[in-house]
Amino acid sequence: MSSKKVRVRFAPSPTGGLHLGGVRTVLYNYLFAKQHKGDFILRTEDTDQGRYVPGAEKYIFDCLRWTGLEPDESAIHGGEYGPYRQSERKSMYKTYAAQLIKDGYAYYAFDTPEELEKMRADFKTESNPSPQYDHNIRGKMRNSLTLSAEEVQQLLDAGTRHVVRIKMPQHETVSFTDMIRGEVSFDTSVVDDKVLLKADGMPTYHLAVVVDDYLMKITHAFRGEEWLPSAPVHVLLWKYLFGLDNMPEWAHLPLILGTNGKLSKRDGAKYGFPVFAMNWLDPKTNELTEGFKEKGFLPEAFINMLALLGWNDGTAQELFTKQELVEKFSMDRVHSGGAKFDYEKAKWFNHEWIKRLPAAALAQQVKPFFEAKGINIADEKLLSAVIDLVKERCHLLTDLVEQGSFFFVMPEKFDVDAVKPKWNEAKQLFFAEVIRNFELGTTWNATELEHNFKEIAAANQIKPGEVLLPLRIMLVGGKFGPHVFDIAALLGKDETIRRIKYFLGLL
RNA sequence: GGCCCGUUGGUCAAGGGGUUAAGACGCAUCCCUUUCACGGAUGAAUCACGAGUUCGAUUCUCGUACGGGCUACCA
Repeated sequence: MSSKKVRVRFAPSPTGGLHLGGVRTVLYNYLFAKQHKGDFILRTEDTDQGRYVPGAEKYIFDCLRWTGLEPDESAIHGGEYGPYRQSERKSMYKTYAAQLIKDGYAYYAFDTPEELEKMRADFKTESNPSPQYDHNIRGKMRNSLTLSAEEVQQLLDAGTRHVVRIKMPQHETVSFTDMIRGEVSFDTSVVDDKVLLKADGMPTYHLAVVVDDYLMKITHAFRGEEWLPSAPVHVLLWKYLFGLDNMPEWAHLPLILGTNGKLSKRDGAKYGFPVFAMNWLDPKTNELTEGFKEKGFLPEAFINMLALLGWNDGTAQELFTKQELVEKFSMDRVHSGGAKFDYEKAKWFNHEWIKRLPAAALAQQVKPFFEAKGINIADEKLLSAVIDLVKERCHLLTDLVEQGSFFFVMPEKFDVDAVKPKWNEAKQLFFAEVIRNFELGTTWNATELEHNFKEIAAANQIKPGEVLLPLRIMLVGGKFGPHVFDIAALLGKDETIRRIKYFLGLL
């Protein structure tokens, strides 16, 4: 390891919503960078023009802003190593591809998609269901290895569509040390001749990742485990182009799993939990996929939960602030096995964070949820008081709305059926007296209210238990909520009396 | 099929030659609470299998099984 400044990157392709696993990769990058006083770069991998989705890049930045994992350098943050979109770096890759060809490490291939399809069909056997363009096959295809130099030149001059492929050596062992898995090795004979430069002149991921990591002086490269099989291609490219000494250290992160395999959007839809960080509206299909943010998660809880999905600090601690994570995170405590996502546990993290965050901070985040329900919050102090009263029973920010909306508006409906069967004249009289007493009351606090209420009950020979639930339903509409006299206290004299009267009229 | 990675309760996981194999989520029961929760207590539940090394393997080695990933001019 050198003493070079730590530089890491997250390199998403702007094709859709930002997945849980993606955010975790961002998080590990970010934590590692900040811990080492390094830079966190966001590079947009938009080399596939067919899959480009307008708005997706902005959406990714929005997600990072929400989670608080802002890049130091990116297409919108700027930086010395730009441009940060691969589409804007197109010309750079060609040079390196040419160098590889010149050195005999790569070659031109003129095979059309149809010819490739035919090759796969022709060579497909039961023991080899997916034939690869490799050392066995390349001699039978139309490329600069099988064609004469003149023919190749003619095709090139004629502007024939072609790609550049890496020429994988035979019988070499490529190995590298993964920060999480230790030494990993591959036999190059079983790796295919991956396309490096596509017919449209754009690089594939394989070329781009190596060239850009080099040019952007990346020191540590983290990505999902699904990239492990193509790692030998990248290692070889490093060796051919820039030297293994300059290669970043790799860490292939374990996958986040759903019920069967990699966690997918489908898992979320099936079991009713989000998979994306924020709501994603696909501009092509107009399909909306719900995000953690809109579901009612706090960013603090979201990243805390994600950090622990595959990593722990070796103690029993589970709740970490971002700052604590920056201090304590370490790659060698990251698991190598995949982790199944548990939505219940995710909600628990959010619950804990709702409890520990001050009401004022929660108020800011929960306001939009109230507004979405048509409840405008004029009095923020009241909102904070409400939050303090109900937050311990809330797992999601939306629970805060359910638990707290009756402080701002009349309940939409009252559970009359819970009261009616046991209702009688005595209770009617009792509440009439309660109203008179409350109207006269000078001090309006929970203790006083409870005291008076119970005195009146005793005087009327009614057990408090028989009238407590009715009172609750009068105030909140149903059988839920904090202590009923705390509610009355916060609701205020006029509103409390108004609701009792209103409910009495319903019976 | 081939290659690669992985495997401690239902889930997240600590531990890494000798332990009663932590803890958390979830679940169950009880306590608290004249609602619902919170909180507290208790409980059920785990080292995939087979060899080897060893006085002794959950821990080390090798196999097997199982799971997952990759196998595009997608990332």
